[in-house]
Amino acid sequence: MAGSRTLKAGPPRPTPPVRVRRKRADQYHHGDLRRALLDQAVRTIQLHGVDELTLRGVGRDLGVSRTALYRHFADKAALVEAVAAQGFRTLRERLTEAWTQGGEGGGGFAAMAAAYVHFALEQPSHYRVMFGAALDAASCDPDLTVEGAGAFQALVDAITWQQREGLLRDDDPLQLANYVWSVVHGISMLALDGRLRANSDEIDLLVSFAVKRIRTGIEKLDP
Amino acid sequence: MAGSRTLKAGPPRPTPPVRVRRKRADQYHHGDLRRALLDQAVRTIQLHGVDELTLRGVGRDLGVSRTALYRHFADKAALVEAVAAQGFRTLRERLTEAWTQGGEGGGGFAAMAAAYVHFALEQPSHYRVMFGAALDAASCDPDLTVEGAGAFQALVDAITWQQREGLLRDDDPLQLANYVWSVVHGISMLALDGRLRANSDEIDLLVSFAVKRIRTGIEKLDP
DNA sequence: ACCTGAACACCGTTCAAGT
DNA sequence: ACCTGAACACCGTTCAAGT
Repeated sequence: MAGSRTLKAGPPRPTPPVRVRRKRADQYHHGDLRRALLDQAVRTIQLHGVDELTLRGVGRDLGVSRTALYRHFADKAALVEAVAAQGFRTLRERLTEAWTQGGEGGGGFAAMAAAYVHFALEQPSHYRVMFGAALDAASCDPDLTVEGAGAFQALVDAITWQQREGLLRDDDPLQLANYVWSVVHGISMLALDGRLRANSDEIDLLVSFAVKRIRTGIEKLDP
Repeated sequence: MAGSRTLKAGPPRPTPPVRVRRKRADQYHHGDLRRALLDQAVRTIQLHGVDELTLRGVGRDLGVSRTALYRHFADKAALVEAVAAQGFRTLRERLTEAWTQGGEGGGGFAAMAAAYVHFALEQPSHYRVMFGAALDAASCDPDLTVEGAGAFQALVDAITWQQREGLLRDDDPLQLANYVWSVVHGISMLALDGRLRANSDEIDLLVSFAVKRIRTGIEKLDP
């Protein structure tokens, strides 16, 4: 319930900031306000969803004026894009961790898929923002583009590694990566939307089923 | 650019209604206002995206008061859910058409996948609404639930048909359907978000590549 | 540079009142 | 039953003014 996009939600609640700073009226924020605004936006989104994110609310939570934000972000869209970029950075970390800890290869690849879906399910609102913030591909924040490409690259790297080892078909690695990404993204989004009619254990089962089907579909046959 | 979710868009333009009905001030709408509101909402969403859909705008386009809508829909969320339900109805038609015209079997299955992605790409804003309207799975419009399940059923039917013919593995058809749905939904969403860095021809190539990989992954091996 | 409050043009929603 | 305008409590954004 919390954590999903809502068209209309309950009464607005203040999201407690990490550092409570009740500044007196004659003081400035003086600190990394940009960082503080971004962190608070992430926190609000994770707790209450994007639709409850208001510039006024973020300002209020930080004890700062309604319009202070415009010194650091062009507008609300820019703030949300920064949140999305942050999400892709975290996602890439999770994926590379899974790849190495899963043992680089078939096991690592399966671990990556599971880590991807878990990331989406653990922070549904944040994940939604990552894939809905783009107005259109062209006009979006370059930082967001870079971080999005970075997360995708973790997947491409794992695929080319396996191709070099002769584990996967010699198709275009980008096409293979797009295919695999589509599967995990599709599972994540359908699960978030509650369209898989499945609890978290059943989703795990679907993920491991999907990993097996993917592998059968793209593994290299003996030469 | 038009047709994608936007956080902030250009100046609001009126969406021309199909039947221009300039009623005089002393008249009622008297007709299927619910239907007219729904159609106008679909039109506005397809032309300008969800974020430009306002109750006031829909009323204005239809020459009706700002609040007339509340006689037919509980609130804005209910209107959007009705739009989503409408979308699933259309999607199911497209899928079953593709299945029969594609020749029921491997060809029909491939045609369904292509039809699915084309539907999403042709009406991106409408497709987005279909998969973002749900507050949470429980509290959503029963009509939306029914229509969503109906579209999914078209896929399940195609799978069980192929299983009966011995073309597909004897796995749980629901799990197979969830897997296949995840792939086409994933491709559609990534393409809509401009994250596949591909034009429409390249997306077609990805779809046919994906169909081959899916088939290799789930086809029945000779006994 | 950085921050402020007042003001502007929007929203969705409620409600007493009209036919 | 169906529709109406006025009113309420919100928004994002702009801007002249403060330090």
